[in-house]
Amino acid sequence: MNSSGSTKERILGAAEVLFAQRGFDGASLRQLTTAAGVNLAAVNYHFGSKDKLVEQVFRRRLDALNASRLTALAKLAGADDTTLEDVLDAYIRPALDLSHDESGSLFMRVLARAFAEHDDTLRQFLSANYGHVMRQFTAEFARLLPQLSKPELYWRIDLVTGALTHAMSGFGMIQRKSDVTEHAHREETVRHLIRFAVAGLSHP
Amino acid sequence: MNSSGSTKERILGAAEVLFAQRGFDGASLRQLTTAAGVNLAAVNYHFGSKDKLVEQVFRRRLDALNASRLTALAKLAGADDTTLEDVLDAYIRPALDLSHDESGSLFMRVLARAFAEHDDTLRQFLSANYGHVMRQFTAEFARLLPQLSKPELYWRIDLVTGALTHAMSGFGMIQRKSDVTEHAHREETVRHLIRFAVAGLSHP
DNA sequence: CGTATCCTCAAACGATCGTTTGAACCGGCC
DNA sequence: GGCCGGTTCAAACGATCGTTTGAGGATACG
Repeated sequence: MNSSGSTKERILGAAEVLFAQRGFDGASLRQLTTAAGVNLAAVNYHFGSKDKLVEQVFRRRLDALNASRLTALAKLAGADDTTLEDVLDAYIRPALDLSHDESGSLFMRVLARAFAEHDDTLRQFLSANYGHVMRQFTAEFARLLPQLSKPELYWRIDLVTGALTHAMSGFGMIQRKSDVTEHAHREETVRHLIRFAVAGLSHP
Repeated sequence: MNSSGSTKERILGAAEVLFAQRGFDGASLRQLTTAAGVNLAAVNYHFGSKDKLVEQVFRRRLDALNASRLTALAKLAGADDTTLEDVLDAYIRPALDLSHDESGSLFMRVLARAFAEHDDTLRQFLSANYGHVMRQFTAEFARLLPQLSKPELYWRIDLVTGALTHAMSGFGMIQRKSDVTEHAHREETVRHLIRFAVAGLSHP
């Protein structure tokens, strides 16, 4: 049972873990509040409903994640010497930094699950609140890959997104060797993802 | 309401649609049996439980899908003039053929959802029953890409799998231009996927 | 006709879900 | 002290879930 922080924070933390493990429907408010060490009614008191709690779980992580992405992109966008690798690094590294701590890594699973569920309400929320991020990155990809038609570019970005989501949600078969530091392993992961994405985006 | 075929077949068809739309937990037996036009108790009578129904939904499609993949691979494996494109075609085309009819396309979403859900029972079932398929394909990839170390190869296959799963779960949503035949559209999709996968697997 | 087998049906079971309620508690302020 | 807004609590609400039950229909075979 988590017993640090305010009631709201304890709920958000427990929700992230349980949503990743059992899904949004699969995790009940009773499991969730028990794990957080708070009363059952606290969720509806502090968040209004379970759906709004789900929304807050996304907001808390995505606000920071996408702000970090845009900050990194702003340093590159439009510059003459910007490479595809730079742009992909700006997109991927914030997500991997988030995955560093355990609950952050669980959040990437929550995100992958949300993608797979094709839930319209959630997708509209994501599109409305964070769609501009993908649009800015797409614009920069278009600048760096002028030889690609728009449909062609969208196809490739879509496939790259699938690969990244898959990898970040952690069900890859690649395990970190015990003689490699966490930091080194993360750097290697970024390198793999970027090289793969570059190949997928810019192949003839 | 579906009213063709036996009770068992009507249940399996309705289950595939509803599982894809709402997930395994989200689709209730009452929705499912109503959509199939059968009595509520018919599921437990014919399948024993909801969990066993889920298993049968997977079996019905995956048995045919993976048999088709292995047949295609058997014609290529070990041959001197086999290319990466050939092997990828053997893996992808059966899935695309399955996606041809509407319910088959929905099944690919069910599959993507199962991957994202990290359900251990289901993953063990998939690994035990169809793991040998991935192993055979991996062996052939290793033969065609001798310059890659084992970890490197596994990394790339993992990322390609993510991209393909992502893409195939979205097949239902991709709109075909009205002046393109269904067959031509499918051929173009296969070509797209294969070119992307080849680039991701064989980049320097 | 009788009966045996397979199947369907409406109804109910107990469990669990998200949500609501109203009382109790608790700090700070007059 | 007395009061009050914010918070926590146990308990209950109605709804829905997967599953079970037992009666009844349908069909084939003697």
